[in-house]
Amino acid sequence: MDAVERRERIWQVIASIPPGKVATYGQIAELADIGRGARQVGRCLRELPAGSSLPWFRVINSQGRISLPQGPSFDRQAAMLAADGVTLVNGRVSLKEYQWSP
DNA sequence: AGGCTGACAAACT
DNA sequence: GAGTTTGCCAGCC
Repeated sequence: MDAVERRERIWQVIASIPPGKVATYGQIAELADIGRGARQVGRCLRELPAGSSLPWFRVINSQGRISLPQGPSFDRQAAMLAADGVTLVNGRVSLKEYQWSP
């Protein structure tokens, strides 16, 4: 599988995360059949245009935190999640309740 | 080719 | 819980 195909799979998986739910990088990597390629998911998101239709904000790290340095983009993600009904408690979401299970 | 980097993760202390 | 260390793997010099 080439780089393009991986990206497409990643997009596909992220696009299928239902509203009100979140998924971890590792989880996405696994569902996209990339195995331990969690970092590739991150690299992929890094390149997304600001107005992408992809629900990139539903992707968080294994600790349930936004894996982004404080900044405008961090704030956008937090806001989108909130709008999605996902509440951040101490900068952290409860994977227990909100993690997507396909 | 070889070394460095990182929107990660799991296992440690 | 908060830091560190270690394993990981595609991109980019």
